[in-house]
Amino acid sequence: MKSCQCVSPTVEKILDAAEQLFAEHGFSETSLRSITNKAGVNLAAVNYHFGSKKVLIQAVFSRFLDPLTSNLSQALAAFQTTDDPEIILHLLVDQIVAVRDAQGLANCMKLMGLAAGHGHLKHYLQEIYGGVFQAYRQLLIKACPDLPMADLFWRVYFMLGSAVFTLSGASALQAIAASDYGVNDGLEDIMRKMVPFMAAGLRAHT
Amino acid sequence: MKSCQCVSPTVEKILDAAEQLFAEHGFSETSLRSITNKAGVNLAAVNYHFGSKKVLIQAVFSRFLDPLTSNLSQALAAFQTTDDPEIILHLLVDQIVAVRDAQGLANCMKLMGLAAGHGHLKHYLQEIYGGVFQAYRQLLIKACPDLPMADLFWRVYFMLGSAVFTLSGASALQAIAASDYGVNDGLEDIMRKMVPFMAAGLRAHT
DNA sequence: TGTACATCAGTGAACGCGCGTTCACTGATGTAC
DNA sequence: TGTACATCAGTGAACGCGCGTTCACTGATGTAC
Repeated sequence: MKSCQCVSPTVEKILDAAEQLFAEHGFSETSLRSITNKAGVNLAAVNYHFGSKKVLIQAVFSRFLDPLTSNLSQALAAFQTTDDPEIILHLLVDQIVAVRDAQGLANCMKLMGLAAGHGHLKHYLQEIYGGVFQAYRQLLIKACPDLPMADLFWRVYFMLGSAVFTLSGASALQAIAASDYGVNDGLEDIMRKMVPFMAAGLRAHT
Repeated sequence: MKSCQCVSPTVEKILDAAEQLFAEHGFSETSLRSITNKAGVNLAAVNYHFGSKKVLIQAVFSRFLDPLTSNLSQALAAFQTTDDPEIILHLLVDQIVAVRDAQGLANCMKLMGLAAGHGHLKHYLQEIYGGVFQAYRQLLIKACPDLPMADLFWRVYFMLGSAVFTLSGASALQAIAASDYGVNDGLEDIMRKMVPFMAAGLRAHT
């Protein structure tokens, strides 16, 4: 994690510790005491800088999703329409792997999985980042002109589910894959393997 | 929920309330007080009948997964090998929709989604019900003789992710589907729509 | 048949603990005159 | 240049609260003799 100068080192240490501990144990199961302890800062610093635990959680997501969605929407603006879903999916993979190093990405994928099962947080993220997601979906719609909209709707969530579930549980699955099949796939490898799977699912008969 | 006579009505009331509240708010966010309040029983009854909150959570899963896995393994034993993944997937859907009524199923699917992000619980369920899951996967392996094992491994999790994510968030997604596309799919409809998507993904080029 | 005892589901009240949050305070840095 | 004041990051200790769990107890039912 590179410092960005515009925030205090304390804030950054808190975000680093929170990201890792939230990814490891979940939000409710991670106390502010464990976060400030790991970060080496005072307990009260969280409420001083963020105001509450809830806002800290949102800040952890913003640090990951702000640059990702910003880069993605730039890439979308420059994108030519295509009828090949694989190209569209690879575009997203490229943006995701570019935004963080491997370990940070693993944590953030875990957090996305947690957010999916968390009503308030899901709603908050949808409110802020929903527009980019919507624009991305437009690309998929154009690439699948023959698929009824309602079917595309469900299939987008089938794809999202594959991604969120597999990537958020990746560390456990990677260990099994390595011991049972001798393959040593990184997060990016797994994402690349998803692309033909998802694209074929999108093109399937209804 | 039909009574089964072999457990006290108090136990059943606790399980009913716990299942619904856990599905709605998660495990940590649901207190024993809210459960016993909803169930109309004494707070201490949970620890009297189950010993701890942790065991109560496991009991909620057992009530759903014991009959499901029992029926499923019977069905698997009587099953003829096929090379069509869709038939295998429909078999599982049939077993799932048969084991509970619609509302109970929605709660249980939500719980499966919660369990996926919960290390200890996932490990516990894997230990007890992993065998049936393994046997089911053998069917898929036989239906895809040309797919390398490592690819099949990942694709099984892609499919599992589609299912867990979509079904556990179904109530929110159904509302969107109804308002945006005028479709009114039940849980079973969604599962049936998953089948061609997943089967096509399984058959995709690597 | 009657009595004494054991078992068991369920209860009410309390316990101790860890939690998020608050608050008065410190010490360093910047600013006005 | 010197002094008084304001601002701000950070701190240490405490607060009140809700939590899972415990325990002594009750009342009903079953069993032995």
